[in-house]
Amino acid sequence: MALRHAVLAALLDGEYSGYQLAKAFDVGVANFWHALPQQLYAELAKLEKGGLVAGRQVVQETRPNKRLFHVTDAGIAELEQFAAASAKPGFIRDDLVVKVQASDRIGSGPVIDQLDERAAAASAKIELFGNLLRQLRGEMDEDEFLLRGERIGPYLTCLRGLAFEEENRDWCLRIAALLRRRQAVAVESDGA
Amino acid sequence: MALRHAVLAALLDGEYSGYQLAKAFDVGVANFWHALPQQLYAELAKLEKGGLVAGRQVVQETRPNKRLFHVTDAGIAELEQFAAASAKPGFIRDDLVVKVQASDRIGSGPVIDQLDERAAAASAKIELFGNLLRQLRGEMDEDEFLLRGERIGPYLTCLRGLAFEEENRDWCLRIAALLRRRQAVAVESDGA
DNA sequence: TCATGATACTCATTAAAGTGAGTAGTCAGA
DNA sequence: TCTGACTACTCACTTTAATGAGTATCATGA
Repeated sequence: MALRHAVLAALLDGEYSGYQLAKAFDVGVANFWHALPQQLYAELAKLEKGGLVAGRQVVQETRPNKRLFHVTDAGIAELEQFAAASAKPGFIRDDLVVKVQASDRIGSGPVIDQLDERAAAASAKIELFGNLLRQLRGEMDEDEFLLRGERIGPYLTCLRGLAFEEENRDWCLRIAALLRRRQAVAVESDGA
Repeated sequence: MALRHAVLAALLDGEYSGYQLAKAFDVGVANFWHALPQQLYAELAKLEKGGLVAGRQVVQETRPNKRLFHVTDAGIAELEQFAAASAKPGFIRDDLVVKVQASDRIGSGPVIDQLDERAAAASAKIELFGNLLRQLRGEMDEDEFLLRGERIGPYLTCLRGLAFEEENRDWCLRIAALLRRRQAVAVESDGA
């Protein structure tokens, strides 16, 4: 029961339609989880059935009607319970890391390419998170906002996402450079 | 098809029985994935059926017999193909982050406790990874090992794991301290 | 001697995540 | 006017991951 709580936590920010939620989860701006629209619609339906969220129909003239959801008291209670239960440690689970693990027994060329790509993607996300953080804290400086701001949850998870992506970028760049140097060294030794 | 490749990559280090593999995956020393024994046995069976790994029976006197597995040429080819295919970006997917996202709408007490616990767990893992790295590079210094070592895959993924856990620890400590300060501030305002 | 824990697995099942395809109206630009 | 993109969803399905409960032998220590 994981996506379930991620959806509840995301909905704490206000009212969202499935579609809006889907966009946030898709980009991963909801930097603490990722899911496709279909999964979110399914999860919202389950949550509504369980009374943890409630939706209201919004009739739109020019666009299809939509349903906006918010968390109910029962939903809050569920989150409290979830927060109190002990969490198992999270881990990385990234294809790219698996590829690096294998990189010295298979051709490292494709792995290097992907490390470059990933570094670029991480950089893009770093910028995105930077903007989002600035937007969330508004006029305040960070310390002030963190201490007195009223809704800091998304800010804190965004900080985590930012640090993760920075780490990601640095590691990718370092490993890519290293694998290239090793290719060069291997060629030298071959030639010698 | 994820665990599949993680198992293949882990087996590149030598021969392992399902049980040995399970221990590595369990502690997460195979820092790039996590799985329970049953999953690994199931995966090994599938891989063997597909000819990607091969096992040989080892008869033991004092313990139950075991089967040691190694990656076949077909397995290497599979990994090559996997490495060449583009990887989707990995993300965090951690319950604790979800809890932090919700932490200012629910009681922050339990979340703070878990941040402390997690920070301690991260510290333990940092030490573990540090030892493992020292062991992997042996007498060499890091630069030398990375450039000329023959099997650096596990070292590289371990570096990633180390950085991840350091980040993890720092974030947990920072957020825990912050949430405590906010509790104090809230009490002050209440009293005023 | 009796419980605990390590080695070494298996079987059955559920829960969770992810994929593919499709509907239907609106709007902006070529 | 036709194409493609955006809003807003739904249905059906497959694949992966995770859980729970066993089996059996041997070694260690209280």
